[in-house]
Amino acid sequence: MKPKIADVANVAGVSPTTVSRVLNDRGYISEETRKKVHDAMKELKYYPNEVARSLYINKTFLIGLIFPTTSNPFYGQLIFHLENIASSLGYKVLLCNSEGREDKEKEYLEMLQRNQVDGIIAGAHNKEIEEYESTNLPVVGIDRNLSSKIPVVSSDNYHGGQLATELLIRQGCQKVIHINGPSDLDTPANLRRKAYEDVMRAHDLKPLTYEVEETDSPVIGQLFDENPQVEAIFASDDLIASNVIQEAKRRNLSVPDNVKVIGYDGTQTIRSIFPELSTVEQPIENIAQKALELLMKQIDGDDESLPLETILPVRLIESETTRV
Amino acid sequence: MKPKIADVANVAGVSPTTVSRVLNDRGYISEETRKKVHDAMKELKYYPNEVARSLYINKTFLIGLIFPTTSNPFYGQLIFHLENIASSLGYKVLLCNSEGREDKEKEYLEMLQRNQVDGIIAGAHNKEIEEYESTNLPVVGIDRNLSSKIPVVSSDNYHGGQLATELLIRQGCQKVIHINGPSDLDTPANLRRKAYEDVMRAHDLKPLTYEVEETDSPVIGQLFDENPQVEAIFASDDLIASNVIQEAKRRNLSVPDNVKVIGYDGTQTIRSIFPELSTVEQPIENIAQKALELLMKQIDGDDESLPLETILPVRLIESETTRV
DNA sequence: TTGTAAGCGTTATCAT
DNA sequence: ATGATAACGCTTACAA
Repeated sequence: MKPKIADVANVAGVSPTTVSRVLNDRGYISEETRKKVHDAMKELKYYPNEVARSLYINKTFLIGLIFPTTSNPFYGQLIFHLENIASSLGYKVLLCNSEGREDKEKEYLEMLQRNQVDGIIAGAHNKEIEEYESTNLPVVGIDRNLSSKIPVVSSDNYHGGQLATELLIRQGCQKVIHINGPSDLDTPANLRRKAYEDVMRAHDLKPLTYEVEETDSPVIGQLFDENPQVEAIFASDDLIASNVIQEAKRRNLSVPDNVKVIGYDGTQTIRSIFPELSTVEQPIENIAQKALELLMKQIDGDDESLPLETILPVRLIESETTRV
Repeated sequence: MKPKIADVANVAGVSPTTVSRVLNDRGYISEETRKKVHDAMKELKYYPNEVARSLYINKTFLIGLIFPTTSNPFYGQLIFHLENIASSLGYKVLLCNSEGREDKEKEYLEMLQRNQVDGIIAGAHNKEIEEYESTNLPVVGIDRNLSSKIPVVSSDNYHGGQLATELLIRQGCQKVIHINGPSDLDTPANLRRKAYEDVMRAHDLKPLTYEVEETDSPVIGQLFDENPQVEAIFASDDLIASNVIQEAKRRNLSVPDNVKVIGYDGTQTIRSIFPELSTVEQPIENIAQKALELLMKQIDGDDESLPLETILPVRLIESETTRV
């Protein structure tokens, strides 16, 4: 069996309390016994049992991460940074892929509570889930309004939408169409659409938005069918944007000569595979950083100074797909 | 404070044991008390404390996942499936991004042991780490030989290398170059290179392999500089392949007219963003499935029938970048 | 059918 | 400077 503190104590010829003291550097221990204990731990290959420790101190140093899927490069990169930063703060992460399904998200939420996580960061694509209201756990949302009291971190979606739309208009396009995800999700990402519509109207252009459920939705084909004269498309994420470009190619439309396209997110992966794609880059690492900062504040009980909304700046990346 | 079994017992007017029995459906309980207990749990919003439970039953239903980074679409997709399947088996996953760093991997390994995980699945890009030898935990490696006793799951790297190389030769290329990751890692992925070299020699062609540390390595430029007459490149992953294609474009070489390129992995993300890329698709979901199956066997103590090497079939995807 | 009590491995309080 | 003991919330013999 795995050695426990009592075993170490036996080998070292001291009491369990003393071993615990050495382990946690608490109280006074003579150099001699400290050494004896360390030797015993090494001899037995002793590792403290964090489960027992968690039970006693009533804290697990565990954080739950609920996102649709690590498969998507945006979430993959975000989760990478979240785990990284959490780890540097001494926290471990429990990964939950909700696939945007409400039932799965609720199950995960309960599982995380049973497992006594110290906090949750969630960004799943879901409608509001009332369970977030009732939990007393520290929670932070990313690009998603979870409840009226839960802080949200997001990039400046409105400004991003402005930058993208204005770029397309500046490049001489009038017939600019927007493609967005489902609008019934309560997410600040809806501001991308709002910004697009505002900018269009400010230029006396008629906004037109298509909604897709999946990145390779047939709606994209429909868009081209219904708008043969389309000059530019602002897609609300890079995967949709690249599907738009493929559909354009299939129709022998040249990008950017016939149609200009801009996406959103600017993940490492996309920038590496498809650097020709113009996009609005989200500050993914900063989002992760800020989310954890807000979570730590809640965990440490500094609940006063919590901003309910944190908005981080985005960056326009002009590349080939929007060239004149 | 959070309610515990004793609180539920008080409200229901029974003993803690009875509550535990209801919770775990063990022993005989009258319908009446069962109902009283359930009502009390609902009233108190009681969630069992899994930490306490884990301590007693000496099992956490936790699995550690050690991979370089969720940012990379291959690992992102693999981790997605691993989490998904684990979840369906009643297990939770602790995510560790090792970034291919030996020091981080060792730290994570220790952390996972302290946290009493029931098993580990690792696929980090690292040299052999002796700590894997000494641990008594169930471990499974993915595309990576962790130690002589640890089962490894991988796709058929040799066959994949053959398929890719033979395709390029079949398309009429003679001067075919291979780009691989660092060869000092002990991974079955080295077989891709071996297969390439074998196939080349079988066709009386001279194999030439370049090694890159990063997907956007300057080595790619060097390759083109040193081999202006190169006809085809077999890259050992899709990200390298797309960097090769970009470098070719920069040099005004047309793909596939001047140079043909094939990658490896065939993740959803790449297939969606860059469907023109020919590649060898790994059966990512099956790999995850198999890895968990082998891990579960170890966890359940069925250690006899454990195959040390499991090889899953790959699929050639011919697309634009290798067209004649 | 239900309850009492001990124990999982740790830490903290209070002695010594 | 070190040790005995109780407690964290749960499960499981063993009793009743």
